[in-house]
Amino acid sequence: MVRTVSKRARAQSTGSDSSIVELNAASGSRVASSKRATGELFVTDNSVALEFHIQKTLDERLKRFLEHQIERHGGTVANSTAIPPSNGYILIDPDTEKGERLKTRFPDNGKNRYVVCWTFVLGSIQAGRLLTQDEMSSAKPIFVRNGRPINIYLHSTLGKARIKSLSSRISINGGLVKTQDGITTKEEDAVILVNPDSHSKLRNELTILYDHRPNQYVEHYNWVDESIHSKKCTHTLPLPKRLGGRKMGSTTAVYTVEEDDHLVEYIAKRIPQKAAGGRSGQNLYKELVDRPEDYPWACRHSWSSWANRYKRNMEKFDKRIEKYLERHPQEPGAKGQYNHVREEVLPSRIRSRVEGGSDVEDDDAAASEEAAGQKRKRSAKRRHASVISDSDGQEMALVTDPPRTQHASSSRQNKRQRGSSTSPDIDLPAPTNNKGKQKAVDSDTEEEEPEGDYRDRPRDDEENPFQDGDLVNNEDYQIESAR
DNA sequence: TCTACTTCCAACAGAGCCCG
DNA sequence: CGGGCTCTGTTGGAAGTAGA
Repeated sequence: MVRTVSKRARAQSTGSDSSIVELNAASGSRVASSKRATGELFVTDNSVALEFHIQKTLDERLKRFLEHQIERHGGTVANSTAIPPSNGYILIDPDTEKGERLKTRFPDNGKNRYVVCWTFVLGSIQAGRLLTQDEMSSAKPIFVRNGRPINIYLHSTLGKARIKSLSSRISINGGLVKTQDGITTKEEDAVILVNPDSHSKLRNELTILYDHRPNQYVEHYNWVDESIHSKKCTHTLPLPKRLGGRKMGSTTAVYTVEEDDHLVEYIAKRIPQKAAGGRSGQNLYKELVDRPEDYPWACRHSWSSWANRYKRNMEKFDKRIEKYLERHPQEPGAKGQYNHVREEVLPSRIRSRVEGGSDVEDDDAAASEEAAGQKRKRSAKRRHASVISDSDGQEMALVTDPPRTQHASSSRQNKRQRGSSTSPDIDLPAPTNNKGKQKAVDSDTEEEEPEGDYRDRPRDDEENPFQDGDLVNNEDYQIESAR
């Protein structure tokens, strides 16, 4: 037979009341269905108030809160300075010496006095019935901060079933269950439990929202069981993100005139058309530093440094690149150029070709293609790729000016291998072989006036923490605040 | 002390790709 | 075909260093 605290308590106040015994020995479902009205919870069936004695050394605010809850639910609280009553509940904090002493000095007598963790009050209120001794056996004030209950908000994303099961575990371990979404006050100690499994971004969003409140945390609902299992309430702080900026102690590598000249040459050859995009991108510069054999002069700076060098001095570099290109014209799409291009500057001839139009310069058709929707462009590009792959050589020749994409790069190479005679507009200067390192400073760049800022240097390199939407109504809140 | 420069990081948008 | 994911380019910010 499962002996319950409530059964014994009622027995001591009502004598041999068989109906009480039956009620409390009932199965879980029967107990659940016997929820009592707010004012009747801590009252015997004979309308006699159950008596509580609260451990004197508990936090004053916690004591006031417990007193209020007990009285609100029909119980009475004995003078905490007096000796615990011979009948009733002694509420202790089992984690304190005083609690242990109370338990030893005034043990359960098996008849009319019961020593329980103070969370019994919260758990019973949450359950709507007096919890059994078994249910309270593992109860500990876990969800407590500075001796006071933590408000635990159960986000609606958890679902009703999970909210119900979490509520009981939270309350018998000292937490105050709340079911409003994110209505915390600035001062309260709070934890917001969410279900990120079904709302992947929610936790991050809420974490950011509560980031500036050091006493409020957003946690996965598993946090409840983890805390109960570890018997302590701790929070997982996000890993600190690394700050930007140069590493402490690292030296500055100042850019030289020669390095700027190399950069002008490199960009001019890789991306002669600025409109094609990519000069400010990362990959252009990653490729630069990843090829020390081709660009040994680039190894003194990181790719991001090169990118930033161009970015911060874009206007100046673009002018110098233009001048370089006047002396060293670059054929668009030539080998060695950057393999990415903005859609807007894709050669029109390609579009007309892949859309099934004439295979030669049909600017009107190309113009109409400009108006075509983005999806058509995408599928056109895919078909273009397939044309190339399926080609027997004839098709390849029809593609006169492929886009500088990774798909097209292979076609360019094939085209050159086959010779230029197959295409009417391939009659162009022989493609510049950009591969390999060129002289560091050529005549073009030498005639430029070094910019003034270049440095030609040698290279050496509490408002109310106990307010509770479920347990305490607004009136209670006012009472608590007024105290 | 101010400013320029170097280095690194993050966010965002657009485009391509993959898969149901 | 559409949604989701990934890649790329772009932009801006921050910290540290060094020279004026």
